[in-house]
Amino acid sequence: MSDEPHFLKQATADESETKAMRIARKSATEATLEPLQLGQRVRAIRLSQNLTLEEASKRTGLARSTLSKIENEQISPTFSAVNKLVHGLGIDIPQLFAQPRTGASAGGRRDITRKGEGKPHPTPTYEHELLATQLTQKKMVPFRTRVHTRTFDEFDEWIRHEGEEFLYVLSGEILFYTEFYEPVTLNEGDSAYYDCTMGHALVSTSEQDAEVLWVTA
Amino acid sequence: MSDEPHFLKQATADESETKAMRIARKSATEATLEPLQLGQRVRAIRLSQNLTLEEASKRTGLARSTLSKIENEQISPTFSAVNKLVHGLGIDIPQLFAQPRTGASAGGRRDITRKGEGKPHPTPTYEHELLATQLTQKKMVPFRTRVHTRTFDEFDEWIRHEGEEFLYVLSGEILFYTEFYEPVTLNEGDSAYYDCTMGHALVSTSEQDAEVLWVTA
DNA sequence: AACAAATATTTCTTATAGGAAACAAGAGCA
DNA sequence: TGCTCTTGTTTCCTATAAGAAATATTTGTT
Repeated sequence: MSDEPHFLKQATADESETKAMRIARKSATEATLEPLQLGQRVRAIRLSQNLTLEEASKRTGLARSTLSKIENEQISPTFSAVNKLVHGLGIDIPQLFAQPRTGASAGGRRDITRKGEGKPHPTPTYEHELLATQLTQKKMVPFRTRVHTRTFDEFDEWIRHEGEEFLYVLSGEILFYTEFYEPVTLNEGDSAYYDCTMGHALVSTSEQDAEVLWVTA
Repeated sequence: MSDEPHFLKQATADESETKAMRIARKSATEATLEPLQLGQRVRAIRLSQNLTLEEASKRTGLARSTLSKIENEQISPTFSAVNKLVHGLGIDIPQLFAQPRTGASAGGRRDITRKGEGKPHPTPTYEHELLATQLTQKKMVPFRTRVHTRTFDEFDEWIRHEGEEFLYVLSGEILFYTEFYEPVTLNEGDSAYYDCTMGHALVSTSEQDAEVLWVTA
């Protein structure tokens, strides 16, 4: 993992950011990751369940007016509000943060992802490359992951979430830790299927980072 | 800021077992109070990347003070703030919203399939090797397939069934035919996600049989 | 210890989210 | 037509998140 460039630190005169810079930075970041129309998605989900704002309000514990404003993208809900939404209505989590992109027509959907052209999503422990991100509303979420963890200590807690997961080792050797089993070594071509509610974690035991294919449902 | 004095860089299975158990116990007890400790997680991630609040601030575009408050759970960040966090630092999405389910309720199923040890299922066109066959009642059905079809003529009709399918090319080159699209060439590392109700078929265009990984849901 | 530099927290202000209620638009129905 | 019920939007006010700057804390060095 690359460190923060040090040359940033020795700037003394440049330390103070001009207002112009700040504004530029602000609009830059917001431009790149703001097109996240949460509202549209919430409305679509609510309507698909034939719920009125009032009913959705009851389920989520959010005021009718608040829901309306969220759906019309007049406000950016707080984390706790999003949580209520997610749990109140059943919202597909991974999709929430994925870029929507204009999906194909309803009938025969198809999405091709070329090697290395998925959507990168690095984390401290894994380096994910999300596949088939053009399609939303999928049953499965596929991604290719580079495991650069080398010791189990690098995890501060189990990874644990809803659903089931299929794992296939593309290259390298990994140690597959699970909460209720002995850790097991997996080599290229080996695979595993498991309950995600059970804590799990991967560690690369090979020279290079191991690469795995993961599919969650 | 030097690295943590981890004297043993390679964790043996035994040492990790200890840690694994500790974590298991910890998360089990914490499950009682579950106000979704986003802050703790953010802090853990930031520190694991050896970032200061200032550096994290630069990456995320959030004020230093805001980050501090989020980490100390003094505020509930807005959705857009969470987004900046998620993208700025790499945060594992499903983790964020997943209820910290206690391990107790978790049906911890797991099934390992070694390379080549799946259940063979040959057909005239494909040679499937079903994976994770020990487990029943799965949401997904994963299998590794050797494609020895060489021309599209060998299919007398479209393959078509319920559900969605994810396809990943392990080796060789294939031509991916679908009912509503032009056929497309896929090479090793490419992948596709599609509606199975749409007719589909694979043909190997490489010297040897191509190999693909398939997951159906 | 004393100091300086780096890092984190708190305070204060402004911007904005959330909720209650008013308002608007529409759909029956007498 | 007027009335009422339902649903979604808007207004207004309060609660609270976000940012800037001040303050506190930690860390490293002599």
